[in-house]
Amino acid sequence: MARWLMKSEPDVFGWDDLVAKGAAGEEWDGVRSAQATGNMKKMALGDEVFFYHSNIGKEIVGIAEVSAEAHPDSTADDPKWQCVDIRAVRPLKRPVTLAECKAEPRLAEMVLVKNSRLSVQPVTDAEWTVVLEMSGE
DNA sequence: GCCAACGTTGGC
DNA sequence: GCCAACGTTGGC
Repeated sequence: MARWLMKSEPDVFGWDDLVAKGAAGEEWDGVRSAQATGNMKKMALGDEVFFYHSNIGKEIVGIAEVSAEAHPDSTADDPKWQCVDIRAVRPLKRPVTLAECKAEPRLAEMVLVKNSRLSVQPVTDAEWTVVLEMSGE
């Protein structure tokens, strides 16, 4: 199973909004980046996803999972833009901030640290474990 | 609010 | 197909 990280600005759609969607989850529409779209196309049902708040908070706040694999984005006029659906699984015991990730040598190669602009990115198993450890789990 | 970084676009 | 210009993202 693969692991990922997806970002959202919490004043637009945050962790609490995803939780409110329940088991049905939310279509992750609106992404118009070839790289981010490419990553979503690789996702499989049940893949785990870190949910990150950009701009406000700048921290990983929870774990979500892929509830539907890539399908055309219902808000796009071009079918090349695809997206997945995700649903909340559980919040992290304690959020892990971007500053903490940058300060952690084992996360030096993490995409979140190296390419802050990519909104849907892969997370290695090793990075996943380190972040969970930092969250106090 | 500023600006650096980076992906994308479009002219050649 | 290259690359300069442009727009956008997101940290600070």
